[in-house]
Amino acid sequence: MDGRLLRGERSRGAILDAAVGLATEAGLDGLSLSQLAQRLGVSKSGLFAHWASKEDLQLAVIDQARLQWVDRIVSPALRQPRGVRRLWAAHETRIAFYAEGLLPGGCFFANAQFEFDARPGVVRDRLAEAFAEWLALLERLAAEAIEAGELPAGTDPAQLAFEVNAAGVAAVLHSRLLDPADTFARARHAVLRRLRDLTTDPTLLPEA
Amino acid sequence: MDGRLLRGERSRGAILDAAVGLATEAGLDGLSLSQLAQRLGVSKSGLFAHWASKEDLQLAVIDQARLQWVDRIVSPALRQPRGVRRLWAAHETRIAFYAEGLLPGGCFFANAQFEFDARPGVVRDRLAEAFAEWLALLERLAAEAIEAGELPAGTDPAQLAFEVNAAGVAAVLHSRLLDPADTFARARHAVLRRLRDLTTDPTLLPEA
DNA sequence: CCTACCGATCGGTAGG
DNA sequence: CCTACCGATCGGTAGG
Repeated sequence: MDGRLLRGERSRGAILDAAVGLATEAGLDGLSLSQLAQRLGVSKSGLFAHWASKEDLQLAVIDQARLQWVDRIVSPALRQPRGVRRLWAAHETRIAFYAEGLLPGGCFFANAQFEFDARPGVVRDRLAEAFAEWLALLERLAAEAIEAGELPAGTDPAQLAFEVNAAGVAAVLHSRLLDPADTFARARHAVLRRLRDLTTDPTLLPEA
Repeated sequence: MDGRLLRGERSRGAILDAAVGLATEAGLDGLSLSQLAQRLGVSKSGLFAHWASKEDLQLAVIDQARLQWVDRIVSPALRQPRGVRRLWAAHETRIAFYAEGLLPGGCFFANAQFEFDARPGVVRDRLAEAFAEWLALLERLAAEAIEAGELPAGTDPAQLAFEVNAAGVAAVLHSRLLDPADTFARARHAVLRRLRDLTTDPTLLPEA
């Protein structure tokens, strides 16, 4: 095995996983093709063999991060029973994912969305789409909890989705600048207290 | 007036104000000295006459943004009566500042903090210091509302500060990727409802 | 404050 | 997939 074969085995997916991690540190735009190639032990033109331009790579990186988000956060939450428990699980798995520290530079999406929210183009549009999809999921889970009679009929699902997401976004920022353990406890507590205040059946949720 | 004099009149403060705005679009690191010089109509070395390096400029830009934050958000809030009204005002003036759209690329601090939270150094440290200062202010305002008997004695001021700030951070991100007007209404509503639920005297706050 | 320049690095291409 | 190269731009410096 002379290294070429080994490098040849690096799949598109393995390159993209490395790129997601690097993007959390250097930024999705700060991510340079030379740096990424060097970290992977391939040449820059090896990357151009997969993606025609840096922008194409950025879009592929976003898609990879979406797969990761679904795998690590959405899917585990959906294994919980429909209703307020599933909404709570969506927040909890997210905080657990952050606390695990898999990505070296924090949340890929929070970083990239703040980075690109003033730069019109296809990258920003893709990020906005991912964000809208996540919020729509939270809103759907809230609506299902209302339908199940576990949250009051007058609850606004979109407002609740905003509040749950707010605790998640703040958890990333807060944890990376100040004390992480305190932060994650506060981010969990904020949503748990809110849901326990609202729910018609507090026994469905852990103690605050 | 031959232009040189006019350019010469550009004070340090005027350069820094332009830099704060440019940094919200390009990032505090993406901010290039050439671009800033070009926008101001001076040469690059004109900037080096004020700051010895890009990092020095970045620190000065952060300090300028802190002055702006105090002037536009903290000071107006402190003109409200001590207690739950002042805590509410701190959130409201912040959202109003965002809604006004003075900075072309959103919130300087949210952008810069996400950009630098994985890049150790003096810039990150200065941003973390500004963040801690803001949270300490919110916590102090919450503690004062408790002392004044306007919030229940058992309230955790740091937890409440986390929640108020979370709504603010989420307001920036959300407003720049989706509908701004909806977002600001939700960000106001989230905190107002929380404070009205907690307070011993709801007449101190606007209707939810 | 200016012009003119430095080496390093960027995204991207040519040719194999 | 590789090496070798392109023009553009970066932060920073020299000399005035």
